[in-house]
Amino acid sequence: MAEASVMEKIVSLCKRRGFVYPASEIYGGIRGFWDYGPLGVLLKNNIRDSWWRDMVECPPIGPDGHPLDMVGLDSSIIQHPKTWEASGHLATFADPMRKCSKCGHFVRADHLWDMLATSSKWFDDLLQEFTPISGHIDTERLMRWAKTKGRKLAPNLALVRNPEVTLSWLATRVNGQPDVPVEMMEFTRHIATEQLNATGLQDPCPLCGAELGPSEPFKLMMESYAGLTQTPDNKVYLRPETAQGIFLQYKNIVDTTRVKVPFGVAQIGKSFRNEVTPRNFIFRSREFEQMEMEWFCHPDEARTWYEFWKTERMRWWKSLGVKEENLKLRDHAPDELSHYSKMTVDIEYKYPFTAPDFGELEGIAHRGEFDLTQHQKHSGQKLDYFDQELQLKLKEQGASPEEIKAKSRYVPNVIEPASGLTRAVLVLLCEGYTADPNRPSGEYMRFDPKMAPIKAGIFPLVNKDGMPEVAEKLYMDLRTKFMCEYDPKQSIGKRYARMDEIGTPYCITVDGETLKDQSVTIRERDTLQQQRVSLDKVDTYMTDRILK
RNA sequence: GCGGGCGUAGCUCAGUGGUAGAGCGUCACGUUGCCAACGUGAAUGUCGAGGGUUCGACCCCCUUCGCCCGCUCCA
Repeated sequence: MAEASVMEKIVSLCKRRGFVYPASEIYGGIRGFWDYGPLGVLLKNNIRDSWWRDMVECPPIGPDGHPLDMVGLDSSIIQHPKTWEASGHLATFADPMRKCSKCGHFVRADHLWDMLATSSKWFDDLLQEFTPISGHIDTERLMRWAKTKGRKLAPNLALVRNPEVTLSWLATRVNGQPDVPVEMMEFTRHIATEQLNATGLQDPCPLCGAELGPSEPFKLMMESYAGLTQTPDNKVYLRPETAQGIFLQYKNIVDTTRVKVPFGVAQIGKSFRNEVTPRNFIFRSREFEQMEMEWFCHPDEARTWYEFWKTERMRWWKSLGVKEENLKLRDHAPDELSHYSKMTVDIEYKYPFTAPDFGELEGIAHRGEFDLTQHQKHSGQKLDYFDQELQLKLKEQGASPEEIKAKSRYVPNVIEPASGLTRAVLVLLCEGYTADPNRPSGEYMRFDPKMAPIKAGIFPLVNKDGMPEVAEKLYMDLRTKFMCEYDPKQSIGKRYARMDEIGTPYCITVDGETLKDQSVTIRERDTLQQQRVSLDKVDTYMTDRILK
């Protein structure tokens, strides 16, 4: 409960100070969409720029002591529809779902029996009355269950609504084949069926027991049309991930730049998903921004690179000022893996709304050769890689020409660290939010100085006696290097408090002494300490702390 | 999608079937010499939206949208 209210305070502060607003608010808002306000966009851009810098402009140092080979890309949001056929998104992002005829609950058609077995309260309870191993049916017990517990747990189950009918069918079934024990699935279908019609036996809703409707595709990709007519052949999809754009341009990048395997292609951009339940502020929204990098490497080295990126990405998050105890690596269980992945690890963060549990922040997936192979198949284009270095090496080792030919041409494997930029904004907001009853604002944002939207507030102590002139001059100098704000109005305490609330790490104040000795005070947000710094050292002071 | 809670000023929230309120914030002027000081003044809402009942609805009823929580879902 305390956690929930922390989240409420964060949401409220975000609105009040201009970090995040509900999208289309004057029309009542639109579910799953958010706008980033004046401070929010600064924060988001700082994270984005930091990622880009650390991935593309100044990539990590590899195991060989040299910087990794990395290039950037900005691909289109809309790609050829076949992209999503090849990637598997069209199939898996259109899960067959079945809707309950009574409570409206959606169940994935292929998960129904798992759901019944693992998370249906009424089904679990009913199991006490029927043992699938023996297949024995005790009509009286079932009748009693239907009239007591069943009424509460599964009010819409046929067995509960009309026990006589379903039990008599079951009896017929047993009499008809007395030697064969009734199987669980068959038993379940019988008790879920009130009226036998053309569709035959029914499947029950795991929640209320009513029969489920037919299986229909549930579209998780947003659709649009490219062209003047909205005909099926003009249908296009808004990308559900940025990654595919990279695979589509892989060949061009290999052909036109001088990258050699292993290398990476990084991209930042918007993605769209028809999330079933957008919730938890900007954690799960229908339009969001991703920072994805595809690392192309030799299949034999994929595992090593997977481990490398795991470590590297954790290090990066910590460099943004995220505390280690709030971060966690979690390996996906085999049955949880996406259709494309051989192994995946999530970097999770302890959000206020998941605490004490953690929620996803970034996924690092070993995609194997899945994507390139798929696009190779669907496009008919060769997407393999000819490794000249390996060829030379094999030649030196005295390999046969056949072996050299076979081994030096291969489809690279891919390691993908994919993180949510908008989720990163949320993490920094949560991480920075600090309640402090001892300061006037009552709360402040403890952003890492590098990430803070505003780096410094520049104030004249009072708005007269030559102070504003000096302060404004300082502002004009500093603004070319750092995002600064000049504010001559109102009491100094109020200005400090405002800066605390938006997480500005430094406040520089011009006072009476400045006019005598050319020094200012710099107030540090977290410690509230002030120190006098000579005017000509302010730039260095800031540079040391922000561009370190 | 289901169940529960909520929706009134930028924020937090009172409120009554009879022409809208507080605190904080914001703005202006004055004052002010280091942590939302003080004084004076000001702006702001079709009470989420649409419909209905009523002489009259922020209040009652219906519908809808959005937010939060639980279940479910989550490449």
